[in-house]
Amino acid sequence: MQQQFNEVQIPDLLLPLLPASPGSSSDDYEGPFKFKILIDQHRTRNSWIYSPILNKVFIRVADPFPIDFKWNPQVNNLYVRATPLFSQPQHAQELVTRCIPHTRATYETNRDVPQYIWDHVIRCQSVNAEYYGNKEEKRHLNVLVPLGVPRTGMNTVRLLYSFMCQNACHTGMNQKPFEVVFTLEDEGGTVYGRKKLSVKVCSCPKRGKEKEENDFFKKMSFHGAALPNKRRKTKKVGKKSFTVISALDTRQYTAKIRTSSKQNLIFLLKRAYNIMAGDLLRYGPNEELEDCLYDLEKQLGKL
Amino acid sequence: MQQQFNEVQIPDLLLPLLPASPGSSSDDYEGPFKFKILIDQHRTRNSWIYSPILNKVFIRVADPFPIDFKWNPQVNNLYVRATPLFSQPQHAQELVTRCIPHTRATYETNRDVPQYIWDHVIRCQSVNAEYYGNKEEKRHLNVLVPLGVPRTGMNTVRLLYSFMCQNACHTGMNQKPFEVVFTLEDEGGTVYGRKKLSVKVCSCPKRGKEKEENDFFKKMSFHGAALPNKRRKTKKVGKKSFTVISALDTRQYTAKIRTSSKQNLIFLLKRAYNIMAGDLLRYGPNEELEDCLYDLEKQLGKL
DNA sequence: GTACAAGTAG
DNA sequence: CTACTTGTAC
Ligand SMILES: [Zn+2]
Ligand SMILES: [Zn+2]
Repeated sequence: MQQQFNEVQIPDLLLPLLPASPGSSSDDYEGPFKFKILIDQHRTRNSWIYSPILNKVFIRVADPFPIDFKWNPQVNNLYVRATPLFSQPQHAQELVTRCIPHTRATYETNRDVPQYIWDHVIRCQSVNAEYYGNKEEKRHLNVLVPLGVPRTGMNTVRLLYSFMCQNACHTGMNQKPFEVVFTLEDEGGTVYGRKKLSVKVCSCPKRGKEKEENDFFKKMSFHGAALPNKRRKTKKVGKKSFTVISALDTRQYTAKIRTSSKQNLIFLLKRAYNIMAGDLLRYGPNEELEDCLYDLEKQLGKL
Repeated sequence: MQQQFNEVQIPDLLLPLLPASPGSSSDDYEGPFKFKILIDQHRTRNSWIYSPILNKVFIRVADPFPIDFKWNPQVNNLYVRATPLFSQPQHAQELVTRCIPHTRATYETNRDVPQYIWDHVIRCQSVNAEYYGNKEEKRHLNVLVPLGVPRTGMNTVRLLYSFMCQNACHTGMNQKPFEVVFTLEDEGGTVYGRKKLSVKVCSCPKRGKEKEENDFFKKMSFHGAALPNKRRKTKKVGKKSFTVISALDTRQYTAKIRTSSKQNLIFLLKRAYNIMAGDLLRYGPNEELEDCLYDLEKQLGKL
């Protein structure tokens, strides 16, 4: 049930509305090259899961994760740097490094890998990847990759990243959430664009996503347990009709849309959800909006 | 409820009936010096818990654990060696060593401790403790301590041990259960006696003990879920009377004992439990005995 | 002492 | 995917 909700696929056109990290979207900027990162969540058979609402990827350790980079105009001497940083302000200055056991020569993922890479949580599969930062000098570890140019017929360049420690690694990240900051740079290190992506590396990506999305909704609807009483009833007439209450301008509009199939109903509910989720994130906390989202969540949960 | 049952204090006279490790008591032998290890479970304020039925100590990492050693006749040039070994046969030959993070210089429990001790899961607080074994040569790590002579008026020597890794330490014991083999030796390494004690080092000793004792009872009473139907009813007349069914000779004897206080009732129930637990362990699986034990467990659980 | 989090086995 | 284990926070 809740699961179904989590399968929501946000249309690409809505993606730009979602901040890199909820509440701190101001850190993102596309800059003169309209720098974008795209996550191909429609691909099935992914071993990872992306939560658009959290702008967060849930992935297993060492699994390859593709990111498509987009920039315009197409100059060919740009680089993208991926730097992991702890998300919580109180830990933001701590270095994100691999844990002690994962940093050992005997660990299988370090075999045939140069030692200076062992400490890096983020690896990029590109042969041109260069690893920067220094644990002793307290400079954040990161990996820099030349973007080159998109293959003919494409307007993006895809890179494969992998995360070499779990968030739970005791002597490493030790449960602290982190995000990857992608910066578009030139050879001189000048930054032209920045995009953030939160990541959770764990054994059960699906479980983690569901948990964190639920927490997010609970936090958003800060009236918590009081909500169920306030919830508007969904009328069930004929096939199925449903109520959408918009709060963009404080007034509420009710949409009654008789849908022709369950699939269409779900599609519409999700669509409505995504639109209002975008609004919520752009305009900040708003009780009416949260009510609508909560309502939709419950409706989707029951389907 | 179950808790109360676990508070059972087995009288000292019953202790010898309990094997060092259920099902493998033959590995224990007292030898010419009648070598014994005694665990002072009556002492309150212990940070650790001992399960007589499992012959197992549940303890937090690095907590001091006292063991009283007893031998006769009283010669004064004997030593006791403590060697941790994995309990499961398929792991028995693997070395029990500390995990990678706990083996680092930066770990606080290694401060001011010679490096050759860092690998040892078992430490002894005695200044005369000597650490043997070798990880590279695959010789089991152990700690050897001269026993000296009991203080005047005592017939035992107390040593304090501590366990420097948790069973759960990923890169160390990694959840595998282990036991400590105590051997009574002379200067030449000749072994005169051997006693085993299972140990679980964890964050919640009480929880661990309850869990493992329950598992043990479930395994013992292999008829499992069928038992509740077969359970004899406890008659409640006057104060409280209870039924004890002995199975030593296959026939069942019912004891109806009217007790004068709840405390006395509990004492009697526990006593009965311990007697039959000893029988069970000496004579092996026996349905009637297990029924009686199960009955008593339930009765104690309700008090 | 309870509830949660997250790796793990089946 | 479910259930269990076990460290951890409150
Ligand atoms: Zn790690
Ligand atoms: Zn350890």
